[in-house]
Amino acid sequence: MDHHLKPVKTAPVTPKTKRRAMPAEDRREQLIQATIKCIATQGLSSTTMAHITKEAGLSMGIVNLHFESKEKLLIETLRHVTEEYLRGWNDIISADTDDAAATIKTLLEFEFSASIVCKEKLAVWFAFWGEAKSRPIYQKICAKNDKRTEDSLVQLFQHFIDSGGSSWQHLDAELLVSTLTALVDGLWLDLLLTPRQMTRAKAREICLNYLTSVFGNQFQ
Amino acid sequence: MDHHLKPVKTAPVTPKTKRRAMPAEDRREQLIQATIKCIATQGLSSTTMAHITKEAGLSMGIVNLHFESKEKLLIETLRHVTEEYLRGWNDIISADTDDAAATIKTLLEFEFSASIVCKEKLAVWFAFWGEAKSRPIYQKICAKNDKRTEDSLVQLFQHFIDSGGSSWQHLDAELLVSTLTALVDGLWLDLLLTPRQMTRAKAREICLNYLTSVFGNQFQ
Amino acid sequence: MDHHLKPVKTAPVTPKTKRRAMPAEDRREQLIQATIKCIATQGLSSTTMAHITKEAGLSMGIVNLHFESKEKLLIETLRHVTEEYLRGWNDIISADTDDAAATIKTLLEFEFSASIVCKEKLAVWFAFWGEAKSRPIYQKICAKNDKRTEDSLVQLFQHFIDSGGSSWQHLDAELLVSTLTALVDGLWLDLLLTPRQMTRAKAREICLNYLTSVFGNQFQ
Amino acid sequence: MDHHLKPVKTAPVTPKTKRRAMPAEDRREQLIQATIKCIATQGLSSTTMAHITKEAGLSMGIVNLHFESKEKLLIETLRHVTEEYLRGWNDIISADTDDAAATIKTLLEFEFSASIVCKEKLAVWFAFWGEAKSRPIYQKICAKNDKRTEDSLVQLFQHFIDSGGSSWQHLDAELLVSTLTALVDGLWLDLLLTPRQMTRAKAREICLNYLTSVFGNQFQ
DNA sequence: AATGAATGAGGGTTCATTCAT
DNA sequence: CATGAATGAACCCTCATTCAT
Repeated sequence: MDHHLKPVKTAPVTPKTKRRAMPAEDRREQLIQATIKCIATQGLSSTTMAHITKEAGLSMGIVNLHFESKEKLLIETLRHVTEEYLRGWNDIISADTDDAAATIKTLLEFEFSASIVCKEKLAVWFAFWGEAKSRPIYQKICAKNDKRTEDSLVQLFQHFIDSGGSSWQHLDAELLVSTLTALVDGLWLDLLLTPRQMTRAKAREICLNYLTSVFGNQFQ
Repeated sequence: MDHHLKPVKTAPVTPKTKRRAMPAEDRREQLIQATIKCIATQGLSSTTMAHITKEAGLSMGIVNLHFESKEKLLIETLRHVTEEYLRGWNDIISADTDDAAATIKTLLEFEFSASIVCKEKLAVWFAFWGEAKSRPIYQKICAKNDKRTEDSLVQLFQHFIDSGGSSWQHLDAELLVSTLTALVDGLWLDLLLTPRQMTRAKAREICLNYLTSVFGNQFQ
Repeated sequence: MDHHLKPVKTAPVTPKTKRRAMPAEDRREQLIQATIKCIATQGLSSTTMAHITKEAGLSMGIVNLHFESKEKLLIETLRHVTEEYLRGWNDIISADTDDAAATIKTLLEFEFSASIVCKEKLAVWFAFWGEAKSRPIYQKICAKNDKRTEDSLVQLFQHFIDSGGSSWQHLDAELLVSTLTALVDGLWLDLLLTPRQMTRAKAREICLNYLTSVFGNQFQ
Repeated sequence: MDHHLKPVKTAPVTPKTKRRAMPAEDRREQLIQATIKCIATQGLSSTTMAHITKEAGLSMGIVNLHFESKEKLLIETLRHVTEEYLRGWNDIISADTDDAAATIKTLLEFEFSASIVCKEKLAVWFAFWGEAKSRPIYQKICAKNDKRTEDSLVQLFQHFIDSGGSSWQHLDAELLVSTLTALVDGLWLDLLLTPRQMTRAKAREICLNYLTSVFGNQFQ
């Protein structure tokens, strides 16, 4: 169940060489990418095995061969997107720096970067969120994700508050993080539902503006 | 209009249950409520006609009698929830008062009131949002709703800013509203996905806290 | 293309019977034959997908796999019977001979041959004729057929008339053909409706008798 | 089960007077007329109870009240058309005359009269013939009809032959009648399927032309 | 490992029939 | 008698899954 990032195959590829490092893993990746594309294009409920395999340029039976069932493929797709997000996040958090403000800004850049909030990924997020209420497994995958990012973000803000002297000591890091997290989620929703009115740049600006209203010009 | 070839039905029908005619509008309402419950319980994609009609205690054919198709029932259900929300909102906005701050506070109360963010309604919102990307009709119903509320909220905030003298004149009402709207949406998502960690009271507090960080203690 | 909301199918499928892949064209032929049999046995309006596939010894989904819809299968069935008829007719017409009388006699043999007016084919013809009035596509398929056969038959009779010297010059080939064609159709109807009283041999005799009343003993 | 001809009601009629001679019989007639219209307009297989009752301007339940079932209504409709035809036929046959030729001509007039071969009646005939093979009851009603007319027609022709002296004694009245009957049926089919090319006048001409080829100018 | 024709349970929809009004 | 809202069996069609090739 290793999900390290690999060169993505989107076109039908038919390698003829016998010794392939991880052909099975490549197929899985290929199918997950096709699934993401289908969900983004036609919605979760209209995404069929036939669509997915056609998009991947493969045969119908391949999914059950590599994922056992459609349900498992969907779960792996959600997990894939989730872990990709988490990995990017962790790369930023774990970067060795003492400048909390800079890290926070970098995180915001990341949250609204093209690779994360591209319409395909967004569509996947919301498709699964829409079903999460009635599918505990989806909820679990998303929640675990949230929990981890939120915890590290609280630490980060606490560092920042502590570094600011007495002026911010009255601030509640957890409250701030809850607010910022909700704000980001809400902006993602806007990016998905009304892409004409909400852009990634504007979303970032709104977040920075919020931080400014709390911390002053530290984030400009 | 339909010219598909249909077999002659000769089988006798012997319903065993009692039937009682009801005003069409009542039946529609009854079916919409059953639909909401089903979506909340099992998710949009698992909601079948059989489930809905069983939930309503009626027979399978009734939906097509009153809504023509499942798709139309779903649309009407979304519209129902949307309009119920909009009606509550308008009642508050159009209440005759000069106290913009009070109106804003009332709106926040409303946004997180039990009747609006009960888990059933939330599930419906997000279920449809998850499909909105690939179903223009859903997007349209939701977008129309957003546009109207946002416009009146901007006016409201502008009034409030203007009433506050020079201290807030630098504030951008539209930016504020975009932020607050996104915040509310994000908090709704939290209420749906992690009801254990996010409560309606906490959500309201987060919003007020945000307003406080912008306007100071005007909303406490 | 289809955007109806569909529930996720999670139920496992465990087919109990053996399956054997066949060339698509063979399957189509097999299904068309089953359709003909069903129409003959139970009538067009009682012919269901379940009946057809059971008759063919196949599963329900196979029709939509090979014909897209029931309607298309029915159309192809009509076309099949029609073209089979037309092919036989053309074989006779295009056979290299100058003896128009012999060709006409051969055509009559053909019109009432067992392979054409077997009760199954007749049932198919009349089943579709009965629906033709309200289904332009059926009418079109039948009409095209009629037009072609009628034209070549007129030519044939004209040759025959011309070859007979002055005695038949007053005859109207088109009128003759209209008469003969209607006669054949009417006899087919008798063969279908009252097979006890009308036989293929008798039908042929009636036609020859008609030709005799026009041309004298040329056809005996 | 009296089927005497009555003033036909085609528009929704709501009599307010209490004492009606045969209101039930009127309703039956009204429904049968609506059924004929529906079959002619949309074909037998697309004719639903809802269509019929709407066409009649009555309520859905009325058919089962007066005919017990749809099937019975269809049978009565076929019987109605059949008996109307038979009645017209008998009126001609039983008219007191010794001029067989004149009677035969009158019968041909009748066979292609507007009231008999109007497209609505034709559609009904062929609709039922198309189903006759698999519905013995339809076949029975049609066959009974045929039998009766055929017998009296044979007698008629026999009279005519006998009246002609020795020149026609070699003619077989039964064969003639079989031919003429089939011819008429075939022409009806043409009138139904290709009304553009076949007219009532032309059909009559074809029949007369046939009789001429047998009997010479006796029918001109 | 890969294919895709075949399967069949389950979906939405239709419509003859019923029965409370 | 008459109505038409309600019923539910049976229809056609979809699509996740299987397995002979």
